[in-house]
Amino acid sequence: MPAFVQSPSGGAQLLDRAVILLDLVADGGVEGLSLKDLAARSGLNTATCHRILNTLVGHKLLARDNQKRRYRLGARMAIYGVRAARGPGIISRCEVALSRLRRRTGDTTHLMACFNHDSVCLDRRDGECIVPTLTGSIGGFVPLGVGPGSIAMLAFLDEDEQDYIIRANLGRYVSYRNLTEDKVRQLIADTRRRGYAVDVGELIPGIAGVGMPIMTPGEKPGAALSFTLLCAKLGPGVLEHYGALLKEEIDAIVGQ
Amino acid sequence: MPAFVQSPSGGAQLLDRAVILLDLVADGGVEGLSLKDLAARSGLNTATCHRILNTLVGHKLLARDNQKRRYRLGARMAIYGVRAARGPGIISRCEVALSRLRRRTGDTTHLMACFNHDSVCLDRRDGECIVPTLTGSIGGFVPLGVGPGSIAMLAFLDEDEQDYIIRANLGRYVSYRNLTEDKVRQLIADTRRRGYAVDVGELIPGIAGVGMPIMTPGEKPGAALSFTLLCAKLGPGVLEHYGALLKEEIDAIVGQ
DNA sequence: CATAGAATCTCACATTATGAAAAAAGAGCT
DNA sequence: AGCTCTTTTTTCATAATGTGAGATTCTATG
Repeated sequence: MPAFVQSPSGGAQLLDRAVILLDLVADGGVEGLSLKDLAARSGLNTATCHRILNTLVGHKLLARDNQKRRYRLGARMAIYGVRAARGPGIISRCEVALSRLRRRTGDTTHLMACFNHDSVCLDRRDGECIVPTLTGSIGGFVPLGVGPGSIAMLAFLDEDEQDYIIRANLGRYVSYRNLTEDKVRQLIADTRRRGYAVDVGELIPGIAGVGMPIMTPGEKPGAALSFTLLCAKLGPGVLEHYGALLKEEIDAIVGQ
Repeated sequence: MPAFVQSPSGGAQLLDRAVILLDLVADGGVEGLSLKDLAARSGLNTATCHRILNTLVGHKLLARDNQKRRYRLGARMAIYGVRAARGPGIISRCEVALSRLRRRTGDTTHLMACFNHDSVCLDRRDGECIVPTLTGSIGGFVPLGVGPGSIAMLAFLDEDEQDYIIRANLGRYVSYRNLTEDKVRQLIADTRRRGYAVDVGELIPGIAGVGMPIMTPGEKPGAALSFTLLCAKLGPGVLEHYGALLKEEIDAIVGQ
């Protein structure tokens, strides 16, 4: 596992390991993961894994399906989640921006966050037209590299981290229209030059998107704002206008 | 700290401690908590506390306001939260029930969960009339013992745990209308007898509520469903009808 | 009802976490 | 600015905590 994925922290090995497991379970989808899966993927000894998982279940950070003996996220996570969403975190800070962007354009807006190899939808405002999105509703996700919000974040990571993620996601790109490794790298280059990511009907015919990362100085991008709209709405200068709107809101958010 | 609050788990002291800290921060509100606060409240040594907090911040389970040096829930929690809400957890399992109850009555419905000494709103469907609620929207909370959903959960905890929570919350009850320790105990007794909790205009004039716990056999109640409605809608048999509706949905949820 | 595969438990061992104490960084006050 | 008090951060010797190989128990499946 490369250095940037998991930074070992001084004197808390057990916690580091617990977080690895939490991440794996969070990524594990609805079906959940078995002890064996988790031990294999984390690289931890089965016994150690078991002990940590049991503890996490005890605290309801994880839950276990006793029938199938699989682990999934627990009730306490749901509670922490709603609490985190209320506090001064990223979701609250972007609430107004999301709503205002939607109001000023009439289009669907998303707040996406980086999570492992994925881009997760943290919040969303639906536009006047129902547009199909890859992400779906809150909690939905796509591989990093798929879609404008997702590309926007990927583009501003360190190059070695980018490479690592792209390579990890290669197998998943094939299930999207027109997406190859080269294409992703091209999109990243375009995005870095332009400052925002654009997709005009490439992933979903007739659907366009514009995305820009939320960059706190000195940190790698953790989140992005994006628009999804009908290609039919596009005319000269429209993409630039959307880019400018995003920039305005993100500057305000970062400035706080 | 009494046994039922934190069950020490075999061979993972550090994790237990981390969860204590996470809980404290989650409870700490929007302003966040300082190292000193956390060390005092958790009873942990300052250095130990510091080390654990740093690690949690490193993993973005917590975030730190560098200006004010205070800790609050981090971005990763928000992500875990939306993931947990999507999986087969309590929120998903109650989604349909919440919507159906709202549809069948036209009233506001809540999904509440037990968290430390509080009852937290995990999900909500707004009714036809806008009614004021103590809980507010998702993520909002009230002390356990305040409001029908909250009483419903409190009523079915073990007696010693009930006592402990009531005593811990005593100071907070005074800020609610007509609420005293005796009143809470009376409501608990009524709720146990009846199977569901009722409030008719006592906490907020003109606003009534009905709540019932979601009881998985062999476990203490972790969540409750509740209605909030205008007292004006009440007539003979209405409360019983609402109780029956709740029972029907909860039986279905538990039966899954 | 065997059998393999997975989960759980045990325990000797040493790595990891602990916390007292010292150092550093802020916050107030005059 | 200078001084004092408070809070945060770092250090390091010590031992308690977590580790993981292996034994045991459980469970699904042919």
